[in-house]
Amino acid sequence: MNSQTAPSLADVARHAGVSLSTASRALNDAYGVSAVTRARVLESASALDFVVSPDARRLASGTTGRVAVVVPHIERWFFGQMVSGIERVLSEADFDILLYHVDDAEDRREFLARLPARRKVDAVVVVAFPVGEAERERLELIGAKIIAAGGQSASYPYVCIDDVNAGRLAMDHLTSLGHRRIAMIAGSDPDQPGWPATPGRSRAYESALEALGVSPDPALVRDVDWNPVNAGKAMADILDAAGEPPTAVYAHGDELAFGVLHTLRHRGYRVPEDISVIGIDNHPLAELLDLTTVAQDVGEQGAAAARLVLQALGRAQAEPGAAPGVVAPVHLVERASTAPPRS
Amino acid sequence: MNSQTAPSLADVARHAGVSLSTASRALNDAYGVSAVTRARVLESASALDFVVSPDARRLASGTTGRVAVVVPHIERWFFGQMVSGIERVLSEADFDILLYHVDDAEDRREFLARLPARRKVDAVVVVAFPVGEAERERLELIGAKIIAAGGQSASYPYVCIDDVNAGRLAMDHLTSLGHRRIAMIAGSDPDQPGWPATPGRSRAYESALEALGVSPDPALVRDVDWNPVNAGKAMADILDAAGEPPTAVYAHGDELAFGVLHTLRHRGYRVPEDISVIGIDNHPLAELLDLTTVAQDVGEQGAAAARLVLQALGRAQAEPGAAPGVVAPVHLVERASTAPPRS
DNA sequence: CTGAAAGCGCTTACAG
DNA sequence: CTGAAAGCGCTTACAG
Repeated sequence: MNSQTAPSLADVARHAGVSLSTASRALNDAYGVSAVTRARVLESASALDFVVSPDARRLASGTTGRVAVVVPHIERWFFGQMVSGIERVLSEADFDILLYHVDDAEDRREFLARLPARRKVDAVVVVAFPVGEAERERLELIGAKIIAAGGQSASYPYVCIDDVNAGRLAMDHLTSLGHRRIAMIAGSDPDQPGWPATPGRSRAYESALEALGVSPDPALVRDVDWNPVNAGKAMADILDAAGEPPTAVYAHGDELAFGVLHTLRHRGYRVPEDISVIGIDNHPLAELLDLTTVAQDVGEQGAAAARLVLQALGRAQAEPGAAPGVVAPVHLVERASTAPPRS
Repeated sequence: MNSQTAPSLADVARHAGVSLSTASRALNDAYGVSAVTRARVLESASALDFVVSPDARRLASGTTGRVAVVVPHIERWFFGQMVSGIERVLSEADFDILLYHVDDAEDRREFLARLPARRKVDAVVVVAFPVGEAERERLELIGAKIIAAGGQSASYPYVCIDDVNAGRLAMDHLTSLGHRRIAMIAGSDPDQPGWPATPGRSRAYESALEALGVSPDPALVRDVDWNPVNAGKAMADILDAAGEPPTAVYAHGDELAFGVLHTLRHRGYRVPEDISVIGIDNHPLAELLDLTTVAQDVGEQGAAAARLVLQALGRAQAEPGAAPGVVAPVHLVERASTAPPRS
């Protein structure tokens, strides 16, 4: 604290009266250090306020103590939650998190192309976007582990929800209330078409209808880029285009449903009396808007992904019989935006 | 690409037929390398697919190429936006960003205590929380630059909005519509009492009232931890406690206003006919809820903070006559949640 | 303009 | 259980 430069391992070793090697081993919980010696070293280290230089350690040992978290749209609720969950367990395990923001395919390609050569991280968790086979090979060549969160990608460990199942819960709720004429606002990221949630949630819509013998009406379906305002416009569109309005709307996400709610209100429809609305996510504001939804715990998914990282790095035991991936649970949260159709 | 291990500078030097020193200098655009030699080295480097090891470079040169971003509540809109803006300009400048999540005072203390010794970063940007003088000295001792975003802290470069001004814009709007009986839902983070936005935004409330000769009614004011649901409860509280309901509500943030809107609707009050509501932020959902608000561009504040980092590290010129900090602009966005009080 | 050498702060066989 | 030594992949005075 009285020097301009941070204390080094050498300072600690000197202070504790041991060699560099012993100090290093004591600090790293390695075998072959007597309890008393270790205690002495630890004491010296904390007395000197010592923390290893990550660069030196990395250089000498070949491991970085860092993991990259790669996310699109970090300003969006889903991704913030995810990062928060990842950070929580990884920082607990003393890893540093390198945050990379990549939106479109070009960003992604460039990021993945550069990362391996940089040897900056032990692992990378890619949130909600696909990694190609070629890119995967590059990453693995240099020993970086990969984990996918918010979607399943290629063949590495992943955590995600079952989108078909989530969609089915929503649709079943609607159909069991008696709805038959159901609109769908599908979320579809232009930067990653067909990925990740869209196909499953759409399929759930189609099969629910099919099971009822209802043939889907294309006038009742719109793709939206996950922007609430655009979802509102899509809803207006449907109202304008469809001869008869739907009795219910199934949105791929709560943020889309918020836009739907807005348009409905402005058009003078009452929810749920005239039209029911359901979303997916259980966004923090869903409660305030009385939105019925299928809840998922995104923060917990992030934490699970982080645990997968730890396992991949040998820092944690895989749970016995654990699958290569974890499918997070979802459940229906009934609120006041859904009701039987008016008879 | 055919070897298991990445090529090193030594490989490049050998391939180009020069010494390590020359290879290093050529790659770093240093003075004292002939054009032809440099070209040859560059060629070898690209032929071998060489990228410097950041760790080795940093160990040798003493600079990290990383900056820490320290945020509370990263899952919240404001912080996500901020991080997004910071990331955008810093990654552009080839810095890596290390993300640290600290919620309460204890977290903060520990983080700041450990960071210096770690020599992990060239700079740290602290988002929306205070750094004490002692902590600041520690950081500066080891040469880490500090920038504050989303609030002004101690004496380093900062970017924030003028909270008093933002509050005044909101209050002026209300009072100029004719409101006199105005409730306030104040945002107050229990983890950092009195910081950062609360005091200024509250002061604006008080002076606006004072200017009108209205004495503040304590029954009309509540502190809330920025949770929308709790804001709704606080609103209910006010409605229950105050004899006569307010004609308008001033919320310190849009997310608080959302909760207010919810309660008002459930209690059967129409907005704005019965009660007007105004927030601060221009949260993405404010538009959908027709909320009048005072807008700030948080992403741009993040970007500005990042530019301050670059300046502090000598990687960018300070703008001529630039102040030590930047005060981001705010402006009123009138939507349908405010109107004159019923006469 | 170029090279030999020291050193950045650690870890890790290798001996004892 | 402990220490002396080599080495991780670079950068940077210091000489030429």
